[in-house]
Amino acid sequence: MYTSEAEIYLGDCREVLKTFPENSIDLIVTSPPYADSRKKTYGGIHPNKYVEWFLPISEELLRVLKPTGTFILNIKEKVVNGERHTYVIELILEMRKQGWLWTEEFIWHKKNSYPGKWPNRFRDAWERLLQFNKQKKFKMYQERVMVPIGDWSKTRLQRLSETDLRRDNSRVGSGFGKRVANWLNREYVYPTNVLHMATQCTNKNHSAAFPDALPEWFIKLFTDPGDSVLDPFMGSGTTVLVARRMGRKGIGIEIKEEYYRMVENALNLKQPTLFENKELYGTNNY
Amino acid sequence: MYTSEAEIYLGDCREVLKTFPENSIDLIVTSPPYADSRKKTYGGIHPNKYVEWFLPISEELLRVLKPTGTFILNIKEKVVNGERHTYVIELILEMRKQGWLWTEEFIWHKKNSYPGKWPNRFRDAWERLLQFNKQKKFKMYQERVMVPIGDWSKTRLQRLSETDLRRDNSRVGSGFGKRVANWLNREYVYPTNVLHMATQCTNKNHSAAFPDALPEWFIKLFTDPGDSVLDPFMGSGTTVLVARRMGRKGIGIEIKEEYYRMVENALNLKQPTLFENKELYGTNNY
DNA sequence: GTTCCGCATGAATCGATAG
DNA sequence: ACTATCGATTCATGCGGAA
Repeated sequence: MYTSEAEIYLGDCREVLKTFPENSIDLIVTSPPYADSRKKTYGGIHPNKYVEWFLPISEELLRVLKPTGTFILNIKEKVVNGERHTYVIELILEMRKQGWLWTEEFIWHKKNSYPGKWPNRFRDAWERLLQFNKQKKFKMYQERVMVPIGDWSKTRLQRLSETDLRRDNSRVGSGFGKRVANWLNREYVYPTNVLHMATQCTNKNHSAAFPDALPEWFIKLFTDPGDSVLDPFMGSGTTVLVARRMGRKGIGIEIKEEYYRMVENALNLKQPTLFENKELYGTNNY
Repeated sequence: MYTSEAEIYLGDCREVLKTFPENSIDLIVTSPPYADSRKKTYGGIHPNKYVEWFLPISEELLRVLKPTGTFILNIKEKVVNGERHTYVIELILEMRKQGWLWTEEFIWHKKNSYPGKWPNRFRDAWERLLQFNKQKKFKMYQERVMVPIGDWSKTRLQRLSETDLRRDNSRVGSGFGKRVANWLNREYVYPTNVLHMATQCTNKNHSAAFPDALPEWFIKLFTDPGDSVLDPFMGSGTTVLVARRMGRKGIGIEIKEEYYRMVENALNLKQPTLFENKELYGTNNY
């Protein structure tokens, strides 16, 4: 058993991060303020200034992350003047110049997206979960996030024809063909890079509704118990609280005292016990 | 009733497009060859050369598209050296310099992506459907793609609560006004920008598995019967065939004779009759 | 303990009007 | 012409209390 800890800092992450030792964090999961939102907190970064504002932060994050660590950045571009703004894709290009590898882009499908109607677009029901790494080799425990077989297997896998079974790998290049028998009797399959999760609205007092399941999924996937999980834009503290509950060391930075106090309070209220940890994260559920 | 037509061209779209009049196409839906694939056809465009290769084509597409028209580009970046390559996001930036507006990015969630396993990534279950326009105002018929309302409405709307009837316009700033009573007799709602569609792999003899439902959805949404729908990388002809079936004029360009002949054959085999058109695209189904 | 059911709420965008 | 404010529009989910 590992001790569950949490460390939270009140201040601007641009300053606080500088006090952290290099190569000390295993996973960063964060959802920075989006352009032009949370105006009172971060001074309302204009979309045109967003990249410039974020780069010094990602530079520090690159420094504090372990070589085998992972950085998950939750972000989505605003509509400006009838167009999707380009600050997110520009940021990807600039972060690569800093040395980040853009390993993958997960999609967070928000099942309960915001309502609304406009003459020229539909409701926005997805956000980017950009995965960055320092090296091509990083820690990843895929089997921990396997999902029970769903409709997909019932329809396709169980009705495979002879030709499907004989089909060689080259057709799809996925290793499907020859090893298909391995899949048939499995209860669990690996997930895809599309995550279906609803936003969580209640008991958070924070505009950015990050569901617990989101950091939980990445913490399971990319860290071991005892590892360090950082959220430089802590907000209501979802990432930090989930990390501690899972027996990791949650580290959070928040600039707004109101949120900081809220998380401080939540951490004291819900002191995890060894019993609780064992119950929640025993066998088969890291 | 409109006559259903189709025009297909054998040749390199870089050349064929130049013979088209400007401002003549209502909708472009295409899935260009991905980087490094279909080597023999377009010479196997290297990811690093992809943008350079595509820009002259998008330039021509901009010319032939009507001001009120829409361009849907289905594309996804390859993994190169353990990283997602940046040619797609670079292409977006460059196309904006040409004058394109990057109006929206739809997500095509491929529900039945094949299983497979790699040491450091999961199965790729989504692709980008980039929407580009020439103007902020373009043709769009949202009501034609409405979907059945969720089950929640059945119970919810039977008896409206006090607040449902009362909450008209709520607080300024963070609040959101609504009027559930408006939905009393509503059976259909507007969709989101996430499209859930299974891939179509069989009976196409073509590597890009584009389901009929995909062009169908955009053709319904962005065109009227009789309008022109172009696919400069026709392949197995999905877009062209669907367009003709829906009473639009399908226009396709294909460089590879094998595919060209295949589509030519398919067009002759399935000559649509007025009866067939009426059956499939009569009331409530444009 | 389980299921059912009521209900508040969430990273929004456009167009018109006003300064 | 360019920016700021305001009204209008719109779903689906997880929670908590009740049965």
